[in-house]
Amino acid sequence: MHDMTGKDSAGGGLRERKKRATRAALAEAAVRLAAEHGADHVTVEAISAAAGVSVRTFFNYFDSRDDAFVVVDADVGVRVRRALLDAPADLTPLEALREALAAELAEAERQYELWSLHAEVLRAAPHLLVRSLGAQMADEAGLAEVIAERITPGARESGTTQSPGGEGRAIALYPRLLAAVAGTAVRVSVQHWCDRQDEDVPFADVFREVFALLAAGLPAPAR
Amino acid sequence: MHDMTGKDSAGGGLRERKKRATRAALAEAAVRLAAEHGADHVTVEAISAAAGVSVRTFFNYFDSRDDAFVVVDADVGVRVRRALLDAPADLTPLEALREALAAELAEAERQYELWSLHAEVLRAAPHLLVRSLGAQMADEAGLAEVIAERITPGARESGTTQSPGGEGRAIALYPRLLAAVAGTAVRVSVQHWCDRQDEDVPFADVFREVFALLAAGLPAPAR
DNA sequence: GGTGATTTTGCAGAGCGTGCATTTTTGCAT
DNA sequence: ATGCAAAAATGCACGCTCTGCAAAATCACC
Repeated sequence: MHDMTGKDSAGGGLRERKKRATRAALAEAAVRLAAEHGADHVTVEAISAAAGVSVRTFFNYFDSRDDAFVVVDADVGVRVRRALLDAPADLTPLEALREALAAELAEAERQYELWSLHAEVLRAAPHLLVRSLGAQMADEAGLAEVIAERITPGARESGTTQSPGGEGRAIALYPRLLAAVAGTAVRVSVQHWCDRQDEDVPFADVFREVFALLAAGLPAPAR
Repeated sequence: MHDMTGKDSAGGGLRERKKRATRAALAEAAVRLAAEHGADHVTVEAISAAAGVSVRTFFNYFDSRDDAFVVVDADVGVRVRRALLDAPADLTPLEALREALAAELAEAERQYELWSLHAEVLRAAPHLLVRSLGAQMADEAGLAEVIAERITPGARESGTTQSPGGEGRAIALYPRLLAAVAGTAVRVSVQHWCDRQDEDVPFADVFREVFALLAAGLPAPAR
C-alpha cells in the first residue's frame, strides 16, 4: 500500500540511504558525546571524527553545530500531516490532531534510549532546549495549512484577495492557533513526563490529560 | 541605606542608569542596522561602533550576537507575574492571565516604531524568530510557579515529597500547561496580527479572540 | 582627593561557519 | 566491464563569534 520510493525510512537509491545513514550517524554521535562530556564541550571535529567523516562534511548536513543536537527526525512533520488528512471525518480537529500526534509519539517512544539521552542533553543545556522548541515550531505553518484544509476542504485561500466577511479571518486564525497549541501540548507533556520519571506514569496518560484540559477550555482545577 | 536601585525602570545610581543606557543603545543599534542591511550582514563590530563601545563590551551585555536582536525587555516577565498575583480573585486563571498579558502588550504597543522594526527584522530572518520565541518562553517556568501559587496559595510543593493523591499531579501539570499555552497565545496573536497589517484590526481584538477560542476548548469553527 | 569596587577595553586564542577547487563515489548507459 | 556525468566528500583559506585574562578607566563613598 505504501510507495517505497517516498522520503520514508525505506529510501530507494543507495545514495539516499547513505546520506540518511551519515546524517543519523552524525546526530547520534553528537547526542552521545554531549551526554558524556556536556553539550558545549563537544566540538564539531569530535562529532565528525566519531561519525567517520570530515569536518567540512558535517556542515554539508547541518547548518550549525547546535542543529546536530536538536534535529531528531526531519520528516516527522510529513507523517503527522498525512495522518491528519487520513483521520476519520467525524473527529473534531483537536481530536484528530491528538490521535495523529499520539501515534507519532508512540513510535518515537520505541527508540527510548536515544530519546532519553536527547532529553538529558537538552535539560543540561537550556540554550539548546530553546533551539529544539524552535525546530518543533518550524513545521507549525505547514500543520496549520493542513488543519485549514481539513476544516474547509478545497477552499484554499490565496493571498490577500478574500471574501470580506469576518468568517475568513476566523478560519485563518483558528488553524494557526490549533497547530501552535498542539506543539505546545506535546512539549509540556514531554517536560512533565520527564520530571516525573520516578513515578512511572505512562506517557500516553499525561498526553491525553493535557488534551482533555485543552478541550475543556483550561478550567480552573478543583480545589 | 535603602536600596532604591531595584530592577525597575527608574534606577538610582549613575552606574545602573549608564548600564541600562548602554544595553538599550546596543539593542537599538542592532535592530536598526539589521532593518537596513539584513540581520546576518551586521557584525558585532558594526553594532558596537554604532553604540560607541568596544566589541568586547558588547559581549559583556549579550551572550551572543543574536541576543541583541532578540531581547526586548528583560523584566517584562517580572511585571506579568506581579500583575497576575495582584489580579482580582474572582477571575479564572485563564482570565487573569489574559488581562495581565493584555496590559503588558498595550504597554509594548506604545513604542510602536522600534517594535515594528523588530518585527520586520524577525520576519526576514526565521533563524532569529526562533530564538525570539525561545526567549519569550524562558520565563515560562517562573510563570507556571506564580499560576500554581495563585491556584493554591501557600501550598508550595517541595520536590518529590508529596501527598500521594492524584491531586498533586493535576495541579502541577495544569500551571505548566497554562503558562505554556499563554505564551503560545501571545505568539500566535502577534503573528496573525502582523500578517494582516493591511486590514487594520486592533491587536487587542485578535488577542481576545485567541483567548476566547482557548476558553471554549478550541471547538471546530462553524462551517 | 583617596580608596575600593565596578566597568570598559585590548589582546590572544580556540572554535564556528562558508566559499571554492579538487578528489572520490554513485548511478546509468553503453 | 567500462566510461561518463551528477552528486557527495574533502582540504584549505578566510572572516566572524565568543571567552579568559590583565591593565586602564570610571564610579561611589568617605
